[in-house]
Amino acid sequence: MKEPSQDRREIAFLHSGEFLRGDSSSKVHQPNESPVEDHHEPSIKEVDFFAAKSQPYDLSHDELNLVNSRLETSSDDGDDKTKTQIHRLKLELERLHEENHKLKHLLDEISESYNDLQRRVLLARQTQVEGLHKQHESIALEDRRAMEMNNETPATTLKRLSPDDVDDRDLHRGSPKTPRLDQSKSTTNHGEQQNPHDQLPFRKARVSVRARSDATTVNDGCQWRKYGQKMAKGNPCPRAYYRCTMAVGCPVRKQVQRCAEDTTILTTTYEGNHNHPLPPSATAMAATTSAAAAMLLSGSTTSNLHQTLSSPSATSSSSFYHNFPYTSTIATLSASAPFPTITLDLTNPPRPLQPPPQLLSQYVPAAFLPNASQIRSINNNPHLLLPNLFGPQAPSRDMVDTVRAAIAMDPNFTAALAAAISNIIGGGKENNNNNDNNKVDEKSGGSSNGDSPQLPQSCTTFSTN
DNA sequence: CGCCTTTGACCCGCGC
DNA sequence: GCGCGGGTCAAAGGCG
Repeated sequence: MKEPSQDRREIAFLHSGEFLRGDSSSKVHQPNESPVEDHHEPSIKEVDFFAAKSQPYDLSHDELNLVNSRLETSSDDGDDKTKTQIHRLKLELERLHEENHKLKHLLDEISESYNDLQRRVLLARQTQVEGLHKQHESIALEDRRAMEMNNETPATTLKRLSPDDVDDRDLHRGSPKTPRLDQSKSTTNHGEQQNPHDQLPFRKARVSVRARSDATTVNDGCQWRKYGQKMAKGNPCPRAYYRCTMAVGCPVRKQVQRCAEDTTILTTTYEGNHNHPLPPSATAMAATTSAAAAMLLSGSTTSNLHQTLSSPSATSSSSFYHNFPYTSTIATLSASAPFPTITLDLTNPPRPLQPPPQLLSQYVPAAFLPNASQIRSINNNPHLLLPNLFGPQAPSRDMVDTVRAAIAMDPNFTAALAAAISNIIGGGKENNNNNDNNKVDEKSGGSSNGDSPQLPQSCTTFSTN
């Protein structure tokens, strides 16, 4: 009877080798325990499909060890029964393994669908609000005129609500320079391939990333081609213009400029949305900029930002400053013309409650997410405050990417931040008035704005610096 | 040779 | 209408 015993041990070994976690604190085998009662139902019900890989199989591993020990000590006793139990366990584990795999796959799909749907909702809201805004301005006059001229339902009413029309209108109004490029791009296949819903908001919104760097530009994983350089007013450092060259016709551009007050700070402003696959090293930044842009526009749609932008005083910026007890700020907002801009400031020094680096590397999303009380604090105060998790030195790329990815990927954070921004802007109208003395003179390039010295471009900030 | 940077010219919107 | 400033174009040259 030695051969069957060895076979069983091999089976048990294979299972334990596949699922073993190596936890020395595994349950101590009780000789008096009934193996039948000990295995089945608990091991199935207790499986955590979303825990660490090896975790769901702990109990099974113990069970198999128990079976293995029993085989070694009493291979002659209940041989068939034990064999049947092993077989059942094996089948059950296989079934659980498959189910676990399917559930994980399903979860990934749901997450992707959720993110995509959320983005589409944000875009739809943006389009709707802008369409209605324009519609209210001119629908009565144009409709009456059209009815008089053609005696038919004016197509302009419907056309005005289409995303493309909104896009063109906004481009001509808000971005004087973009149309030329967009027109040229729209004639290319790439422009046609790109979903207008994807393009729409990201042309308008900009995402700035401020980081300390000695390099001429920040390596964000994409390939860029410099197509221009200008001396911006109010800043002795030239502003460089880059275009994404990873795909022909990619509309993404970025501006790189050093801060006038601190030349070690590099401000990179991204505009547009990639229309091509990105390498892994570039996905974090791209996702961040896209999410931040969507986030920013989401806030504008449900708040007075749109009104602010279209108002005669929209060219003036206002600032909100507030000292949060334990955080410095990495996110600032600009509601100034021509583009709403969100700035991720990665340059501020850390605060004492900053989590340890090893915590950041693994648990940044949780640590970075504002909890309910923090969100409440944000909503109750017209300031967007995010903990600065970076040190005074240039943060490591991994850390930055991790945090950026966390910001971009986590729908809860995006939604929470969007809601906070919306509340801030919506409820901060009076604060705009109260902070008129903080308005930045765009003609002066904002360099005189002592509240936001690192932002030579006019920006409305909700930050502490 | 292809890709990139440089740089002056040009375009365009905006304010006066 | 004019000037200003931001943004883009495109020719020229450098580099590997």
